[in-house]
Amino acid sequence: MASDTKERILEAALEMFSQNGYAGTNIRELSASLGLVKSGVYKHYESKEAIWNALLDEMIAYYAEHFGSPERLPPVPDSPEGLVTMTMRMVNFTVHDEKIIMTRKVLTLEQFRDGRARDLAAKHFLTGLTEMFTQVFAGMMDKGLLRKDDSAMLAFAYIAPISALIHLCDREPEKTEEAIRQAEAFSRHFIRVYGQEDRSE
Amino acid sequence: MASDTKERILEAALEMFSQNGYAGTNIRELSASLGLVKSGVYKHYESKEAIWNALLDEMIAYYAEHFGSPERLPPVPDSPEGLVTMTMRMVNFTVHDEKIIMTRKVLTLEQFRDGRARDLAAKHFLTGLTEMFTQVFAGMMDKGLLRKDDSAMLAFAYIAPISALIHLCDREPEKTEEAIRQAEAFSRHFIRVYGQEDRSE
DNA sequence: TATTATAGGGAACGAGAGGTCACTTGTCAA
DNA sequence: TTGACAAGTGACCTCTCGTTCCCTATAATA
Repeated sequence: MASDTKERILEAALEMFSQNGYAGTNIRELSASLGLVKSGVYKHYESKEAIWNALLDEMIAYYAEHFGSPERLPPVPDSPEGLVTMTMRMVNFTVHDEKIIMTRKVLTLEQFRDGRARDLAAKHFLTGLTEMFTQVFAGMMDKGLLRKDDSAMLAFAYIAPISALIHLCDREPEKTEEAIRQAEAFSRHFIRVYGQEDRSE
Repeated sequence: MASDTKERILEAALEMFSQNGYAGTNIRELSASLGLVKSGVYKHYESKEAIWNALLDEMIAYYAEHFGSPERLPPVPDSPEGLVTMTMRMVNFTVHDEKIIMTRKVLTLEQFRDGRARDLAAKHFLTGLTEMFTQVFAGMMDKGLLRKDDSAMLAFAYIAPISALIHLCDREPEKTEEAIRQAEAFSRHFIRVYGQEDRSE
């Protein structure tokens, strides 16, 4: 019946753009990877740039759907260990999911060329997670799990290192496991530094 | 007299590669920006790839010369405020020096394609500064300026946020001043958290 | 059954890419 | 003065790019 080729073109485009960048990708290879001849692609998109725009639209929509709205906030952990668990679930997912890896790579490669890629990169790499964890940490302070402090600053101090490790995994995938361990070690270090010490046991 | 054209070609290449990437740069434009015709470039480099390799060689040499050797370590600050000063001098330099900005951008754009770019990116973006500050923080702990702790972990927790702000400046230059203020705020926050509290005044 | 829209194949086009080559010019050493 | 060489020019080559056009096969529709 009707084709899902239009979708498959976007998948292939994500794969190739994330490896070679927009300029380094050519339609012939892209179509070939789908078992098509290149003119076939033009039945679904009118140009290479149209493919790029459609891909960006999809990435923007995906981001908005999954991280965009305030009601998407993760639950505030009930214990310091809960923060570690939540963080590691996030990290493990984000450094192993191929599609998300490729999305980050594309944004990395095109952030200086395309304004929309730049904006999305900014959110993806830093501001989005920082805003999210600002709320999380504020909640943890209310619960007495963290020392009262500037929750935005704490979120920044927490997310930037995690984000750096994620980028490290994208760049050097063979170090992924080590980076994950380091993320966990950092998370525990963070709790040790910022956690409330007055828990009597 | 004799030409510095070979040098100027590398400068122009850095500029164009950092904007449009290797694949997105063409020799005609590159030569034109030097007032040459493209065949003139081939008197100095045998191919586009040769230009790229020479540029990478230069970046690697520059990095090795300025940050590579242990004796290049910055002096250990004498006070918490000294850490802020030293950090802000570094940050101000690195986000305003055009050549360094372009170097970071090139490494960002080519890190997934070229192994040497990948390695240099890893050092530039995280491991180099982290190793440097591991030493600095160890020194500060010896002087009693910081709580005794894992100096490598502290360096990572300090450098990753700073590095994130530097990348933010590359991506969104209009936010440079704001990022600098945030870097300073973070540096002071860091000292407040990790500094020795037993200074009586 | 006849028709028509859709997905794809294949050849071809123009533009622009990287690269070559014969030629000119200026400079310096012998 | 002459010869050699480095630096730059402009025409040209080949290849590949994005894109277009026309053809076919298929499957749904009237």
